[in-house]
Amino acid sequence: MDESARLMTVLRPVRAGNAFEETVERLLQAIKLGVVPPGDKLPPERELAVQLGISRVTLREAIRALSDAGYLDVRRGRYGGAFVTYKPDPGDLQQVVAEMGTDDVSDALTFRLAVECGAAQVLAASGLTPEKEDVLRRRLSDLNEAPIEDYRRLDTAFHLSIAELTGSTLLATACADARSRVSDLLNAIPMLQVNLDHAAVQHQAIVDAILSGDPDAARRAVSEHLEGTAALLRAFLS
Amino acid sequence: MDESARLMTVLRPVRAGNAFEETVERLLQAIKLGVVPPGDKLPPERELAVQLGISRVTLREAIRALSDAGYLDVRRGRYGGAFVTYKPDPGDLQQVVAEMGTDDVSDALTFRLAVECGAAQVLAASGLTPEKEDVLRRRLSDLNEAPIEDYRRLDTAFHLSIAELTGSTLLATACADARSRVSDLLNAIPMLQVNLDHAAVQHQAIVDAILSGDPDAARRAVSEHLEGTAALLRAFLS
DNA sequence: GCTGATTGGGCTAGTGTTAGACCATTGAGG
DNA sequence: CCTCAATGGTCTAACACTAGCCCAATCAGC
Repeated sequence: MDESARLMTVLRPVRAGNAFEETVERLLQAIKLGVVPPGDKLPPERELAVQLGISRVTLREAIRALSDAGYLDVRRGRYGGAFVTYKPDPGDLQQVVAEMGTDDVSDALTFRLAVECGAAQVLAASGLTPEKEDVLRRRLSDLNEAPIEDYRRLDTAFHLSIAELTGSTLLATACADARSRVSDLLNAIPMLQVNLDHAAVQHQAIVDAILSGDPDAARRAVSEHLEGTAALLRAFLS
Repeated sequence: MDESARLMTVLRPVRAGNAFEETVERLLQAIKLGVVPPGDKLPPERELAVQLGISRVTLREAIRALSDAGYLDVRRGRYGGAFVTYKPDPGDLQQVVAEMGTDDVSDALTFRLAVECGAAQVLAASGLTPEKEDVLRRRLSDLNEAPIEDYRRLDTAFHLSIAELTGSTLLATACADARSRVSDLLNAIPMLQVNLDHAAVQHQAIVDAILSGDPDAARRAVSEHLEGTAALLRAFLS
């Protein structure tokens, strides 16, 4: 609020933890976002270590931790690898909120609202190529035809593709970060048919607004979609 | 664009460099954003090292590098410290763009547009307390009364306060990051009185939209303000 | 002038991290 | 069955980083 708040914002810790902890977080993000779907395996250790810019030793410690925690099943030999065994667990909403801390929940919801609305607005204003329009429509139809067990993953894919289509890596990263911060919360919301139908209508409105090149409508459509979820969750923050 | 793009987004390097490099970047951000204004000094090394979560040795290496590069003047003894000597240097726009890389420039501009519009929208929709309204108005009048040499710094302060007032640390951090990525570009734009007058009108429009609680108007006002700058810069990206 | 608190400057021992080599296991294909 | 390529498992030497300590310089206040 005051001047000194900005000092704390900028002069915050340079690193969120040691290399091991940060690697665990990153792998967990890939798993929870469904970037590597259940049943698939992570890239080979040597390759992944290079991509993540860390040593194989540190990567293996992280994989070991996730394996112990039940997120991965590691198999040796050719055609082996670290297979994703994680299936989203509904869990108890109030408990998830308690574990995250109410301030962090509120922070994450606000952040997500801002970056996803921003992404949709930018994309709508950008003038999409026919190829990009196809990608967007395809992601929506994939989601609408999804079996229940794939719904969260394809919902994530749909939302993230909006940011990706802007062509901004920074924006795509921010949206992925925002989504992963709320993923445990979203998993705790029961998937009732009424809610899914409602979401489908809102998703369609988002796509329509973007395709018609209307930034205000896109912003409003995303805002309404996310606020519905947020309102439900915020009820637990008293 | 396709599925594998998301893999690259999430499985990117865990760390942007070694502790030394990341520390230099962070201090440079504090300096360029004017969080520590020219003439002021950084917090004492021992304190700063704790805030940044690094050892004093590493911090001192970073300070030494910035001192050698002319950003800081380090003085020993009581009432000593690392004093900021940096004064924004207009520089040559085309050269700055060349050093950053056109893709990164475009990425940064898109990112900034999205997060600042998102922040303004969220703030407008949030229902400000009288205290927050005062902060916003105060930042605007500070900026309008600023001597030329303080203009960039107070402009930054005004823009960042919008994100800070949302109460989301994540969002404030994202906006600070976005701003610092474009600061060298902004410095390369000459400060003509016509431009300053135009900016003042736009700033007023942003504040009015936020205070009247109109998210669409806030989004539009910020978008128009930033697109003016971006359009000028994008002309160099052919 | 002295003095003492505050600050940057520098050293060392211990821990975290990396790079690279080598070993062990698996299973498809000959 | 054997082979071999791909993959995880392990070790070691070198480097990066940290925590903690003590030294050196500066200057307001006595």
